[in-house]
Amino acid sequence: MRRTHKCGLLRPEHVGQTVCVKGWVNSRRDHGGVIFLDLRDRTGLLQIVADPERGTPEAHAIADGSRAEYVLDVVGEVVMRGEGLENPRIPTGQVEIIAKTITVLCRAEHPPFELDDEVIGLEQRMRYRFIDLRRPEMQRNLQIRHTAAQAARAYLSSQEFLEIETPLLLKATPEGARDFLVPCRLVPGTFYVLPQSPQLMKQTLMASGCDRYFQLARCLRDEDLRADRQPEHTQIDLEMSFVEQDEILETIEGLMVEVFGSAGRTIAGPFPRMTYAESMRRYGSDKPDTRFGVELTDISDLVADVDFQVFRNVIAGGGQVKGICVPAGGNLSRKDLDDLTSFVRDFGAKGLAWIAVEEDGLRSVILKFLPEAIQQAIVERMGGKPGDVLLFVADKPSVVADALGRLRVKLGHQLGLVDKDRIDMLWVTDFPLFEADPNTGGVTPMHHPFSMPNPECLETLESDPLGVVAQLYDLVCNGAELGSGSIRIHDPEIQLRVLKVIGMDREEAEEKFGFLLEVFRYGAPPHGGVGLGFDRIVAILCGQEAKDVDIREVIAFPKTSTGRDLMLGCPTAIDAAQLAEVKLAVLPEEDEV
RNA sequence: GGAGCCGUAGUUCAGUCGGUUAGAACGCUGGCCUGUCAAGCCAGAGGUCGCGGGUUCGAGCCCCGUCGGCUCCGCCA
Repeated sequence: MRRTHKCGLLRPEHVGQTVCVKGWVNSRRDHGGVIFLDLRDRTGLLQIVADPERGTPEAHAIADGSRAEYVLDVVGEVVMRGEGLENPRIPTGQVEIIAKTITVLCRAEHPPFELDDEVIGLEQRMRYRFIDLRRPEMQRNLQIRHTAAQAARAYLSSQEFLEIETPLLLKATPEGARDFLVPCRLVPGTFYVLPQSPQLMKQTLMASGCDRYFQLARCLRDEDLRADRQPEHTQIDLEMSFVEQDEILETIEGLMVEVFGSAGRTIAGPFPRMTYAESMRRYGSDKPDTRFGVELTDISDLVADVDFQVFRNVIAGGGQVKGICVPAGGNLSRKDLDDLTSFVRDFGAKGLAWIAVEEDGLRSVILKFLPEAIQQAIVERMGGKPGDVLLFVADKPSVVADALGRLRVKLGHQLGLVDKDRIDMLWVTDFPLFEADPNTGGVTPMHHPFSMPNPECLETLESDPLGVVAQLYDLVCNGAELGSGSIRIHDPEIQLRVLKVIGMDREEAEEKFGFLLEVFRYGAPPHGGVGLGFDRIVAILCGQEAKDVDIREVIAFPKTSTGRDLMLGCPTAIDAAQLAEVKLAVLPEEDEV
């Protein structure tokens, strides 16, 4: 019989109907005379009653032999449950099915874990992902992902974007992440690479007159994994022609309002904007969590001449001293402070100085190096109140920012300063185009080499590359980067100059990016866009804390931290014949070099 | 490339100072039970302590290696 209803949708209004439902046995409760089955499908649970008297002996016999995760076809009558027998915990709890016929559609081995367990090992879940995905939480996550994707498509379509697919087999270009390689059988010894992002293809589409493009694009990078990083992830990738930065940001704000709204999370544009320089100064990060204060305070000028060698020498050497005021940080134990010190060492800080503000004065081992007036000035500038602890890092600016920025976030969560219900969207703008490359001594693009420098920086592009600010912006949410974009270069001469600055002469640029330069030479519109991390967005929509996003929870079939798929059991070796077809040989594992 | 945590029953875990027969909960199997809904009661089965080596009279426990999972740094334009 054809399915007439989904399990989770039956209600008192269906009472009296004979229905056919199909699904998995979620649980079975055998009372000897009567057996209750909870039947589960995507919509939820429904109680099936197998009663040899009210139903049929045959149905009761099948129910008796059924086990967890058997797939059943149940035909029966919808009835109201008796007085006091309702189950308010499930939406179908007012009704039940008196089974007339039960058919086993598929038997099932005992599942390796119970679906309603609170704690299931990640390894088990990945190994048996097909069972893990049956759990309501995972079904919900996939539903939220789908709805968010639909919202994005609907909004962008309404804004006259075209969804266009771009190739998965691409040309290798330098820079960026390590590529996944795909051998080309037809031209042995040559390779395609899988896209790290559709960046160059979407810029090409702008030159092709598509005006507005978007794609839910899979992006592949052969780099080490993290909880928030998989070898393949999905971006809402979009690009717009004949626009300036403001129009792009407004469009993305509209998109995010719709996408977050699709999951019932109300946000409103316009989002606040902050320059990169301000963000680094106040938060020590280019992705600040603005849900709480504890901003960084510079006290370099106050301690430049004090007897404390650590501070004085750092400042004399061109460094700085900054601190954060930790509210009620006085509760931090000695061990806590040791842990925090060890924490900041991971990010290059040599130590962590502290001053406790107490009712009857200050307490710190460094007070003896600081004149009283300086002590007071520091406390005053940092807004220290009794009970607070002031924490300081002295180092070069990049280390100070990184160490204190991360410390701030850690403490913000540890001390419960973060309002987890808030969604703070923020634009960070005016990123530098380049950053120093300690490996080569030269410079390297902060994002990618296709972003347009601010007009006033064009003159100093070659003379002061590190000072060049670009029309580059990140979308930040609760301290997590959701996306990154820019106005692109569409002038081949400017593109060549930027490539030159990162060490690529004209010949090399033509070889590596010749097609892009050619695209520009035949007439490209001013354009720009963004790539938004769809997995991260969905994770936040599913209620994850931005700091601890685990995108494996919103990806149907994720990889482990070493890039393995435990369900498929890949990657695997490839047999010789298959390798021979693409003229490849695997080198033996050696302990060389 | 580096650092750390973990690996014991089907699952989640406990396992004292290195000491006799490795435990619990849930699940599973069988029995009882006509209103449960994480059903209940009774009984039972279930272990290469990831793998390999070493130390020791004796190793789940200590050491070395290895495999796997997780986290972080580097990396990820």
